[in-house]
Amino acid sequence: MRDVAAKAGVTPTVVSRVLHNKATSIRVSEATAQRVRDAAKELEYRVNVFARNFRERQTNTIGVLHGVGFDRPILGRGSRYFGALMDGIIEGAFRHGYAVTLCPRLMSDTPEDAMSDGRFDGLIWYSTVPSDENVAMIRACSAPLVLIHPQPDDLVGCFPIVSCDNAGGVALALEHLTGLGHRRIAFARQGDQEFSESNLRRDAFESWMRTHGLLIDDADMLVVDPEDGVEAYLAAPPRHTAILAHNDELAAAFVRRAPAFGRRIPEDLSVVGFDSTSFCEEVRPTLTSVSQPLEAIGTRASELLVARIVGEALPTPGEMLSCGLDLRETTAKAAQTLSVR
Amino acid sequence: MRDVAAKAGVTPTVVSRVLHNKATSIRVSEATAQRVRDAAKELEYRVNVFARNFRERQTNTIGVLHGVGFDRPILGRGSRYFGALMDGIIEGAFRHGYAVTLCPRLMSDTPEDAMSDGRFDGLIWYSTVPSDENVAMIRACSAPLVLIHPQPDDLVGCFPIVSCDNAGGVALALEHLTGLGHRRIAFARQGDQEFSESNLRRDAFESWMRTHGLLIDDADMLVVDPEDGVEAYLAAPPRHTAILAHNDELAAAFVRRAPAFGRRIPEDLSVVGFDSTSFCEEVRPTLTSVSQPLEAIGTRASELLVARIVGEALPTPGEMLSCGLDLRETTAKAAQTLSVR
DNA sequence: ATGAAAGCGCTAACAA
DNA sequence: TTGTTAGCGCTTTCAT
Repeated sequence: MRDVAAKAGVTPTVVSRVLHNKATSIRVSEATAQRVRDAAKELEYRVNVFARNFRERQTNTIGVLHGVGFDRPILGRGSRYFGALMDGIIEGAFRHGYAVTLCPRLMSDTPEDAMSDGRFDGLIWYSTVPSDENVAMIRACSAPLVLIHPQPDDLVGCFPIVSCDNAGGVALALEHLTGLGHRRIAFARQGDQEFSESNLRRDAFESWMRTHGLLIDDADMLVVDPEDGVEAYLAAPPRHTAILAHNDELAAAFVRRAPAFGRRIPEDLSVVGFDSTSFCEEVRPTLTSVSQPLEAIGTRASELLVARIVGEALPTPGEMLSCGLDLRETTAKAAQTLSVR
Repeated sequence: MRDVAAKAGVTPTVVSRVLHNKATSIRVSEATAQRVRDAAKELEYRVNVFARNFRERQTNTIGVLHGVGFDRPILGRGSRYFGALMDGIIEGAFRHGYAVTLCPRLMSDTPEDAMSDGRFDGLIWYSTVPSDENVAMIRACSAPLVLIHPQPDDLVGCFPIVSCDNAGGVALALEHLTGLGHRRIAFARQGDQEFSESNLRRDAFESWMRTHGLLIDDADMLVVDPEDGVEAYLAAPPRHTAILAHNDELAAAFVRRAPAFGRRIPEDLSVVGFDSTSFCEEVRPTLTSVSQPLEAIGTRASELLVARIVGEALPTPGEMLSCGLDLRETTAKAAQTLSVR
């Protein structure tokens, strides 16, 4: 820039005004402006956006964090969960001219640094299982922050939170199954988390079943790992005609292993997953699943974040987007032998 | 930082040395250092990474560009092509402590700016179809740059290029098909590009078929759009027993539409796709396809880029990674009626 | 062992 | 209309 100024016989200030000032009045004579433009062109001058951002104390970039203690989310394999979310985040960010950055580990040496290191105008925190450590980090974050996924109660109201309506999704699945005549329905989840979306789904399941007078005992709440646990369940005498799993992977484990235990899907056992990632299409039979509006969630998160960044001191609403139910091939009418107890 | 210095009764220089200097000798007395650390802790001081990067003239960030004139690649729907590539890029970048940024449009007002705006230590250019405009931009780029996908000849040798061995992939597919007895094989592609990976595949197809004495006439080189074009081909009398498509989407179009025209897949017509994205699993029957090592390509691109960034003035090798062939359900023995002509 | 000074490239407030 | 000055937060000579 200095070179351009020298060549045009002006000061850097003028160059800045001519080349970058978007104000209506440039306050530079046309002749001078032209000289500057010519010089810039000749020297192939390019503004250093990084320096500009530094000076303006804004980076036009939002960071996507996924919490510590988890592997980096995978885009091209397995569930498309994170891919869909990212698409939404990117869509919303690009719409407002923000770039999106994915960070290694959590970037700098300590997570706290990462969240307030000046590289981002704002952050989207994506984590399904907020550990104490993560919650502490979230609390300590000084930059604008939007959370995706339901979060522990003590975070609600402090930050905008975007999530799907898990209870509504569970209800959709159960209405579908009971409509097919199922009465003996299990809920399957993996491991026990202190807090997570699984828990919300489990609670919603219990509550819905109870409300509808479908007897529940503890044995209906399965906690199984996708390998041995699922096989052990299938090896035992049938106790349910339908299973709602807390996510697609676990549902798929049932679908894939059932035939080996003489249980036909869906004739003997209906299975419903949760998330309806396109992974459901890769399972045979294809997996009926509760769908989350993942892209919409991502987009909304970006938009709320941008709103914060540009200073709208909005309230911090928890936004809940509705779920749907994608009917595929793993549900059918209940087998009569088990449907009445 | 100034505040910390004041509180500890030293200058910012000392603070910087105590908190951030990784040199073996800090050259600060332990007593002073401790005072600084205490002050920093009390004030909850966090280094501003952005400022540091500015000063050091390096951003620890690489940008991913996808060229102008195309829509932003999608991660969560359709083919997983870009998702897999991104996974590889991220993997390679994170391994060396670099963040990865996705940019809106091509970021700044003009593409040229984008590529030299100081925000990135280096760039990965991902584009399947380099238009003249894109080639010009690539040439003008002043930052370290690595290209993914085969590129026009005049770019070879100027930049590191990572791609798959398209000719090898075509050979794998054709060996498989001829091994099944197919002799009348078509190559299907979409539209005509001045330059693109499709062309390499087409050329490889022609050359392989000719070398192996399998008569070729122009009618074997289909140029069809995935809707009307495919239907028109299927509506006409059968001319081939197998089709190799330039990508999975087009292959899927044949598979999906064939039944409506009385052509069973694979009994009447074998179909092979290209890329073997997990999308192949969503087609019925599942799609046999040539696989690219997408993640490996992405990772390698990141690594070459990092090598450039840290200043290894390496030669600019074109790296070609081998393809594989994922056998699924869309290929079978050739129907006799057509196999001999 | 510590401090003073300079400067990365840019922009904005103010002065002329 | 143009120039001067100052400073974003940090690190790095170089001097003390």
